Amino acid sequence: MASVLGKRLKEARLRIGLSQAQVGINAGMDQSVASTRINQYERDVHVPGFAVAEQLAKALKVPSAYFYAVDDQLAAWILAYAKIPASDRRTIMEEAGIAPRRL
Amino acid sequence: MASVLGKRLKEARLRIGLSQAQVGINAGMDQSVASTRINQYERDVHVPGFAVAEQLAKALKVPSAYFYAVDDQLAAWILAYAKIPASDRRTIMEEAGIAPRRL
DNA sequence: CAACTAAGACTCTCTTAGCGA
DNA sequence: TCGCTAAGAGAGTCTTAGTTG
Repeated sequence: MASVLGKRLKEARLRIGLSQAQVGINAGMDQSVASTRINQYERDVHVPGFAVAEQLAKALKVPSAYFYAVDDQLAAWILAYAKIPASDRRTIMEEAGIAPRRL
Repeated sequence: MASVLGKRLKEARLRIGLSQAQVGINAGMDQSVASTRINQYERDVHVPGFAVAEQLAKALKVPSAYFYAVDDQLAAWILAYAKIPASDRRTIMEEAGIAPRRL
């Protein structure tokens, strides 16, 4: 597999229930190229640059890092981040024994 | 900013304490190009493809998705994933009210 | 309408060959 | 040694123009 982005993009699109063209249009692409480009991304024919990936992430309501998670468990972990209230994240990380200050 | 990868790459490299050249070599690059390429990535002159990003992630012991986390809090969340024992992740997600099966 | 594909135009990365701290 | 840069060759994406289910 050239990249995981195609797989995650399709996952996220089907979850919301949009067509390939609609995702592209919602991400700001011209309707004349939207369908083709999303299809190329999902089938790993081409890989979008990060600026485009960010627009796709907004359109599909996932963090952009989700598209680059190779491990399915990590992908779910990243989705969890978006669903958990910000105030609870620190608590979870503290309970897990992670010091958030030291990156 | 063209991408966040440069920022995260430098963060992860300095944390481990390696030179730009060493990171490239550890990621499997020829020593004649390693220094130049890592420098170009860190300064956002160029952006590596995902296959290269995965090699960099291995060399720096972070999940590859870390390089694509725009939000600092999400970046820390992804690092936490790598530090938490696999058996504990499910517990944390269950406690947070996330159903891991439904992606 | 929705998913998909080939191929040329166009854009960007990777390598080479360097400079300066 | 380390960090950094310009520029051409080479590799990739994006657009156009379609086909198929």
